[in-house]
Amino acid sequence: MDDRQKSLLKEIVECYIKEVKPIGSKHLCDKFHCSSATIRNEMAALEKMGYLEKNHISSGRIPSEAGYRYYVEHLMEPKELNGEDMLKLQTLFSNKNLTVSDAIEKCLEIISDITNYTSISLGEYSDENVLRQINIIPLDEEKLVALVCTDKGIVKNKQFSIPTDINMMEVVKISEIINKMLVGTPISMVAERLEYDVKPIISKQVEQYEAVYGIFYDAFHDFISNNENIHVVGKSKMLNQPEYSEPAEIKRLISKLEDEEQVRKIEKNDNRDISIYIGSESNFDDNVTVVKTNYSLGGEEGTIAIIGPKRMEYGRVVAVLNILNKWLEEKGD
Amino acid sequence: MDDRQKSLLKEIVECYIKEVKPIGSKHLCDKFHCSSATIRNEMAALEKMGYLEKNHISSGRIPSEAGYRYYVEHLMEPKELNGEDMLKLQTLFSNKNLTVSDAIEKCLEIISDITNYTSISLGEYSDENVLRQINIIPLDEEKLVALVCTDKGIVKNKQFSIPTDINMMEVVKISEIINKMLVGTPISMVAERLEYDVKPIISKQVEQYEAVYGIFYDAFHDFISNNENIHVVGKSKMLNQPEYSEPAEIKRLISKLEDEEQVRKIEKNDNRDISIYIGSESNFDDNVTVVKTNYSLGGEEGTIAIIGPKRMEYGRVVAVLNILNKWLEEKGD
DNA sequence: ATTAGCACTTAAAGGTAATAGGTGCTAAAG
DNA sequence: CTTTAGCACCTATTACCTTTAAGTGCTAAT
Repeated sequence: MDDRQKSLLKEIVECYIKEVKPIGSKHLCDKFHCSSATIRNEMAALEKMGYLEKNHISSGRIPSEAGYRYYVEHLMEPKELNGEDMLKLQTLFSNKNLTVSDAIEKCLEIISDITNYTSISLGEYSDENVLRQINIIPLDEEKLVALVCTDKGIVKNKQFSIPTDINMMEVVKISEIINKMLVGTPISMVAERLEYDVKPIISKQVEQYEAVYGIFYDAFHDFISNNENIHVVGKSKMLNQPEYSEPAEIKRLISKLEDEEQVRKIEKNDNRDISIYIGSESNFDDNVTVVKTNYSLGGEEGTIAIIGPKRMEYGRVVAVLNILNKWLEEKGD
Repeated sequence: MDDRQKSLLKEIVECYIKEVKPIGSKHLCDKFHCSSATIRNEMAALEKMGYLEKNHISSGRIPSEAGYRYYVEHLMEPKELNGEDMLKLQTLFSNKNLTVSDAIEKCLEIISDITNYTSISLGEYSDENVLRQINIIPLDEEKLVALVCTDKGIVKNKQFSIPTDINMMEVVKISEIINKMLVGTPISMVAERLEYDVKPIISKQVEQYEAVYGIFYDAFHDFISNNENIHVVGKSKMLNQPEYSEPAEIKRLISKLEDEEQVRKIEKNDNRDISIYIGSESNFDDNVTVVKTNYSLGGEEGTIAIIGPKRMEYGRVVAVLNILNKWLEEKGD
């Protein structure tokens, strides 16, 4: 591909992103100081290379998936956020009082707001969380609360009723054993060690150890079960995009966005770069692009993804995520 | 309105609910053993009374809001759920291990599933929750967890960092004061009593009482801030309804369902009956009907609402909510 | 290598007519 | 007095046709 073809492709992609209609050769004459016939020749070449497509034999060109891909990899220029968007982000960042999950949720809202696309988060407790302590707080003769804390500051509580024939002190005793044995264990390993290391010991010291064991197993439940925190924000934002003008298309997309099973197909990133998945690459829907980046915040880590049409404003979205990324890194793990 | 008119209205409403197209006079001849002209006369009468409407001068009739209202109040017959739907509900009810919020969420899913409408819950901690105890659990020199429990079994925890110049024991001392003074106070009153009864006392006993006071205030935050638990399930279900065949309509509805501000306009019921709000009565959208009933479950109370088109299958929806209601009552407050 | 010119293609827009499904009203029948 | 047949009339929907706008590919000349 020669230079003129590159800049032609760039122009076509950017023009299509703005106008959302197939681009004809005449539109580009001025910019390239040549006749429409010349442009047509070049366009035909780009089409043969697979970067452009036509809807029908006599229509203008639209970028193909490969075209978008070439664009984001080689042609796209970094973009600055405008003042207004910047301000919104900064307002978020300056609020120190948010909990982790609130901060992420707020992020999604702002991203969705300034991009007009849908944003989602796929979160999970970080593997770096290790058990710090477990506390048993009695409420009355029959009820107690188990409090589980990790070193990264995640705290969960769970309430239990215990059978009257089990002495509350037995429960407390076991909590002490667990505290001695398991503190420092990564959360993801707790279930296993509870079963193989702790259970044999308490089975000797406590009579109805099965019931009591169950309590502790349940107490860790929130951490053990693959606690995927999925949020989808701004589903209706996508309806502002002109590609969603047909009821069937709208229904298809909204149903997908509502279906957690489907959303989970957007898998987590494995690094903290910004990655772009166009159309069929997205693993979610052939008509959308998914842009992802990872975060790690207060003991929780995951991926933030933006879902937009394939003719997404790539520059802008990447700019937003860059700023977000920088902020998250400062705020630190 | 004479008997024939009543049964005519009933027939028209039910037929329209099924067919979703304006009902013409010919369709009803057979059923009423008379000519279309007779039906037309009666229809004209019903229209004059305000129970029927026409889209244009020569179209069939559709029920007006008043028509639907008359129908649900006087004409509708109770309906039995079919076996399949019943089974789904029973499967839910038999699962004892669900937490309150999970149970409600699951309810919404099932309702939405069997009705093909959208369902929402507006929940709140019951006023009957009174403070049972507050515990302070130290994590290390700087961090602690405050655990707040109510008699109805709601437990919340919140983590804090405390300034190094404040002694952890001071915090524990204050928690003891609060436990002595406020146990038994309705959750909704805690903020007030904290301010007017507790603050004056601790201000004498603790030096930096403002900071410590803040910790306790925050600990109660989840209860104090009007903690409205709003869930909307099955937004896309509404798109299966034939009235949503135009992009603009779809967009309008989906945006509304996504907007918590809007959803909150569907206010809570004030009793446990099933109430029906048709069109403009719904306070949400002129094109929908909202059916509501209250629940009270495990210290949380609120309203479950079903949002469907005005030509909702009223009998079926009421049947579902009736069963749900009975179950919730058994399960008790 | 570029360009003017031309035949050709298609989607979208506009116009007209036909059709289907309905009404209201009048006058006759029951 | 109620019911009904009959008819003129109304409107949305559909189908069909034509025109227009936008664009292409190809050829031959520059």
